[in-house]
Amino acid sequence: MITRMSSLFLRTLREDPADAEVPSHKLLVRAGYVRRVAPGGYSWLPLGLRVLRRIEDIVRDEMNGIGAQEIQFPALLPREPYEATGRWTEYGDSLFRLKDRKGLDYLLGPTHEELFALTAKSELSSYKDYPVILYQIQTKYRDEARPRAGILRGREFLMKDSYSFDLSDEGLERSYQLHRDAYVRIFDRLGLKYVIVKATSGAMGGSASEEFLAEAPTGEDTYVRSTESGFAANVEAVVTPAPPAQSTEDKPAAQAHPTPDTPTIETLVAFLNDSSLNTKADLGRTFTAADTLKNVLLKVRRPGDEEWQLLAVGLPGDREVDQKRLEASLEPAEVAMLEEADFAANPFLVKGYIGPKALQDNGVRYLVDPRVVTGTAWVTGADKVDHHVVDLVCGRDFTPDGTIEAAEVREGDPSPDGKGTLVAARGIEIGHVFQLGRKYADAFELDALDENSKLVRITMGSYGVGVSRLVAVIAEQSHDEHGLVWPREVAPFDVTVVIAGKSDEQIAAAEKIADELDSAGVRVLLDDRKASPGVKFADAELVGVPTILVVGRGLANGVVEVKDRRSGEREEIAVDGVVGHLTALVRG
RNA sequence: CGGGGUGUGGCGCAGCUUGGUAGCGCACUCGCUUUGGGAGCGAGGGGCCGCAGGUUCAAAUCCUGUCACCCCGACCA
Repeated sequence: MITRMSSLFLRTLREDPADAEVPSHKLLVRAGYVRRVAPGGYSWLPLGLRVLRRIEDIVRDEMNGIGAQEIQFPALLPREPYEATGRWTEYGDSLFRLKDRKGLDYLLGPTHEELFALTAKSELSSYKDYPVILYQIQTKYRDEARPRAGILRGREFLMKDSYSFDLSDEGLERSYQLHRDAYVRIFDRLGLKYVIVKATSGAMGGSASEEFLAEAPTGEDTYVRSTESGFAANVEAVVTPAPPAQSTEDKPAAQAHPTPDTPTIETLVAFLNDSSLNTKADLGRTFTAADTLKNVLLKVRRPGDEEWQLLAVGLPGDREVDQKRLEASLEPAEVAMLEEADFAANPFLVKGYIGPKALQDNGVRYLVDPRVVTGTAWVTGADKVDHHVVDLVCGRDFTPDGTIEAAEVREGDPSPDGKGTLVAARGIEIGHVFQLGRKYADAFELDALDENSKLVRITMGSYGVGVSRLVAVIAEQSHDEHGLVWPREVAPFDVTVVIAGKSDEQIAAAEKIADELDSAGVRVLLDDRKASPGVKFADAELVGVPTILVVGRGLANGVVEVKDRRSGEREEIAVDGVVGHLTALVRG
């Protein structure tokens, strides 16, 4: 079927929509691929749906390729399975909940771990049934606090989610690797620039976890990568390389000094370096914030506990606490900063002058940044107003209870793999693979009988691809000032045929070429509208089909023009040979 | 949830300060001309100015309330 512009359900817009900020959002709306119908909800118009379906097909192809089997659950789900795993409450406000006419609770699925686990339980019972991988391509619902950027972050979106079921940890490892490899093939076929970063496994539990992030300056996720190696990681997952331990023998003795009005690192450093003020002891050295040890007081609460516990985190004074890293390190416990009331209840905590001594004397758990190793000397609080200790040596004068990844990661920090330094970059999450382990299998008692007739608890993996998001991500990575530029693998059509004139000969020639291309299996969009050539050229470029064939004034000389959308290069081709030329081009 | 902003034909906007019954561009319809880079001229169709109160002879405009949406952040993956 030749698609004709004259009857295609398409209206392009000359101006950007007022609510769009990012390029993909502007272009997908302008080029008539999608239309907004609600906050975070978009309808797919014919062009957009074609691209979406092509991406789906690629995902499906690669999933089937690793032996995964497609099924489909309802999006509308009963409460009970989610109650069993605790996610009915844990998922919080992001869960779309609703009631039926009888008042029973339902939800719109945000992910389907529960249903997959239950289905495996009801259908499979022998070790001979395993391993198995199931997947679906389903509309997901999440009541995002703030949907944004068009279809990049909606409240309704299309996701491929698959789940592996294995009898052993080794099996899970294999299933994980299969998915990881399949994802690499999917994203390569889509022509994306992306990185695979180590991720924290988050609230879902489990161990190994990696995210696929498409590189995009408009991305919401910040990650770091090494300037010299392939290392890339989510900021939350960066492990700080610890410097080698030093001798504690050759360090000067710790000394307390009066340091009036120095409750902050900034005031402290200024005071230490201002010899005119340092009446008691001119230390004859210059200090930086990195020489100070800042002790941040927090309270943590383990799930199920009523009581909060004090926790002190010691880190170099030139670094701030990164809330996300801190929380990821303490997961699943809750964390909060200390309030005035907490300080009042613990008088040994002298705000602005807290040191390791008081913490450890009073049994406060004390974790330090990995840079605080044995033999390093610090300026830190002396647990007395207006006093600090200089040359307090780790391993000699205090011994932390352990280390914690809580300090901010900065550009220029050494890469954890020892090669190069870190730089920050932005990305959009397009895929996530992780080993769930037995959390869901435990919740539903998902077991199989092994060769010895013994019950084995199944272990699961969960793997997601944001299918609808990929449409926007590709647009985000592949466009120019004229419009979209689709990679051939996902383009809504192979060729746009533009009739750049109105003569009967031109029309007839274009129709004939379109017809022959169609017969050859090339997907043709024929611009047969009675619009001016300028309008047609502009729309052809906006819509972004990879090859544009112009039938126009050259026809008198027996040639037509083939233009490559991405490079802008044009070449004249004899009319007789153009079908063969394009067919070869399209088949690559 | 905190901060900022906006609601006026399908889309993008002006008008609001200083009340007088709605306008511009794009798109759409018709006619004539035009046809290789978003054509020209002419004639049209389409808007209870987010909603509800209030002030006034008169409200898109002033006052009060309310709702919605967008952007930044927090949250979420």
